[in-house]
Formats: sequence, C-alpha cells, structure tokens
Amino acid sequence: MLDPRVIDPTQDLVKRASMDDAEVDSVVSVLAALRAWRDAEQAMSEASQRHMKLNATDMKALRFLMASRNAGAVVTPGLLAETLRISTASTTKLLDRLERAGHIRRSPHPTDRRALMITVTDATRTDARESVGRIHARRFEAAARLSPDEREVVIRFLTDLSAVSAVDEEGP
Amino acid sequence: MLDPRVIDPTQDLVKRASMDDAEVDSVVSVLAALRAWRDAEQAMSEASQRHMKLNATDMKALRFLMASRNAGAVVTPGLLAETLRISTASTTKLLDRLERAGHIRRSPHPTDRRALMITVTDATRTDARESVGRIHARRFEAAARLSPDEREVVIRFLTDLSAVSAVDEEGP
DNA sequence: CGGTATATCTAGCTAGGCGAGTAAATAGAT
DNA sequence: ATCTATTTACTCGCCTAGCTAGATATACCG
Repeated sequence: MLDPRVIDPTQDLVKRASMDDAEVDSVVSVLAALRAWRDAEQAMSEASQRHMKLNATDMKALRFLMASRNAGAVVTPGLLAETLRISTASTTKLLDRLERAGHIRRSPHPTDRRALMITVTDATRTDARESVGRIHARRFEAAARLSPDEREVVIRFLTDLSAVSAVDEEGP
Repeated sequence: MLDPRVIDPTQDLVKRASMDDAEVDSVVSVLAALRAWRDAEQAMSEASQRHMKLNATDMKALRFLMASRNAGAVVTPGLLAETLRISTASTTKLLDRLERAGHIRRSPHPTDRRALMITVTDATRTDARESVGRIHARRFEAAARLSPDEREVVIRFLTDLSAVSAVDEEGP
C-alpha cells in the first residue's frame, strides 16, 4: 500500500469538514500514531521471520497449523494450499522445507489414505509459545491500562477502520 | 509473527492482574479489534499490490521515490538499495522492471556523472494518488469522527503499543 | 466393476533475490 | 599533475520459492 502521507495533502478533506487547525492536527496525529504502530508491528514481524529463518508463507502455514490444532481440526496439504492461496505443488515444496527444518511432520490421514495429516512438532510449538508470549503479554498490559470506557473508544475506532479497509475485497 | 490467540491462553496474565471476567473480556476485545484491523490492512495492501502487478519491494521503492520527490531529494540506485535493504545488483533488476513497466525513468544525475537520478513517471504518480486517495479519506473521516479527548486516548494507546513492538530492534 | 474425482508428488519454468566481478567517474594524496 | 582508492551502476551465474502440467494412488458413485 502506498503511504498516503506521500501523496495526499488532505486539503480538500479539511475544507469539506470545515475543521480548525487544532482539530486537523489532532486527526493527523491519530493517523500518524496508527501508521507508526503498523510499521513497528510489521518490522517486528519481519525480524521474527528472519530470526526463525522462515519466509512469510512458511510463517502463515505454521500459524494456521497451530490454530487448527487448537480447534481440533486435521490439516492436509490440500487444505493448506487453499488457505495460503498457493498451488498444491508449491505446498509440497513448502512442506519439504518445513519438514527438513523439523517444524512439521507428515503422518497418514486418519481416514483418507490418499491424504496426509500435517502436524507441528512439539519443539516448534514450544518455541513459538515462548517467543510470542512476552510480546503478547505486553500488548495485553497496554490494553489493560485503559479504562473500560477508553477500551470502548479504541474498539469503536478500530472497528470503524476495519470497515474502511474491508471495502473492495471479494472472493473468487 | 505468530498469532497469540493460537498459542496463549493468557491465564497467568489475568491472575497476576486480578481482573474480573468483564474486565478480561473488554481487554480481549481490544486485542481482537486490533488484530482485525491489522489483518484487514494487510489484506488490502496485498490486494493493492496484486492489482498493480507489483511485488512488495517494488511498492516500497515507488513509495520511497514519491516521498523523496516531495522532499525535493534526488534518489540514486545506490540510495534505493540502501533504503530497501537489497543489494545494488537486485536494485538494477528492480529498476529494469519498473522502467519496463513505465513506472520510473532513469536520468543523468544533476551533479555526479557516475550516478543516475530515478524519478517516478507522471502516469504512475497520478494513479497512486487516485487509488490511495479514497482510502485515506475514509481513514481521515474515521479519526475525525472521534472527539478530541477520544483521539488522545487512541493516540496514547497506539503509542504505548508501538513501544512494545519496538523492543528488541537494533541497527547494524 | 468401471469411470470420475480427489490428494499428493515430480519435473521443468519463471521471477526476484544474492555475491562477485567490471567499467567509468570521482575524490584524495603526493 | 598524476597516480591510487573509492564510489556507482551494471553484468553474470546461482539460489529460493512460486507456478503449470502431468503422473500416481486412493476414494467414491452408479
């Protein structure tokens, strides 16, 4: 996504809403804070990937595998391909990578003898818990520091924003 | 980054803070809204990339080029390589791609005859303005809908969060 | 039982990274 | 003034991770 700051002076918006300077400043500050957090989040995510020597797709795959395990669902390569929106052929290579690195295991599917059941190894699951735990705790604490009313404000704003982002998205 | 929801039941955090159920629910809702927005944002960003037929690096490059233009700075391939953290070899290929697609032009550097000056073409700059303008406007409106006090709350929370993300990051 | 659909894998292709090495221009030291 | 070291962009060969096409084994349905 291109950075709005780069290309949009927001002049017409301000005029339309007939805001004074202080008002505009405070709105701009919100957007700046939002962007700062998003950038920091992304930087951290990339750092984490580099540390684990995984690419973005591999990371998504592990995430999905752990979520599915928690939900008690069996994951097959085909399901993984569909979820990650990559071909089944690429999924085979992805599984080769993850298996070679000791992150996942291929086992026979419990009912379908054509299919495989993919599971995350204990070691990888433990590592993930550890590396994410600290950060999640701090995020939790940041939200806990807000008063209940303030939390409502934040939730409302973020939900509002999500609706903005969700426009112009459709499935196949 | 792995999804905390997948691996962390937050039990000890709750105990430590001695929160009641309603309190915990409201904190969890904040984190959920945060994650929802981040995911929506990322999905939109990826959709936008696919639409423009550009990969993540190409997008970053255009973004930087437009920002630099606004700042009145001259961008050379070397500077671009440094900014994007890719090799100068990869940068040459990147410039080949962007030039072939009509997004940028290579011109002689105004003072250093070894170097090139990279500029975004008018057509691409116009397109970017258009495609980003709508979304930015809606984000602006979402922030404008908040009261000044509410904006302070949001800013404080996001800044707090950014500090969390920024831990454990260092340069070379 | 036979035919079609499904699930995975293999083979070969392409895109986009990288490191090493090159030619031209600049900057610096004598 | 000239010789040397550095900077700049580029070319070449290689690697990773996508893709499509096709092979193979199993499942399901009439």
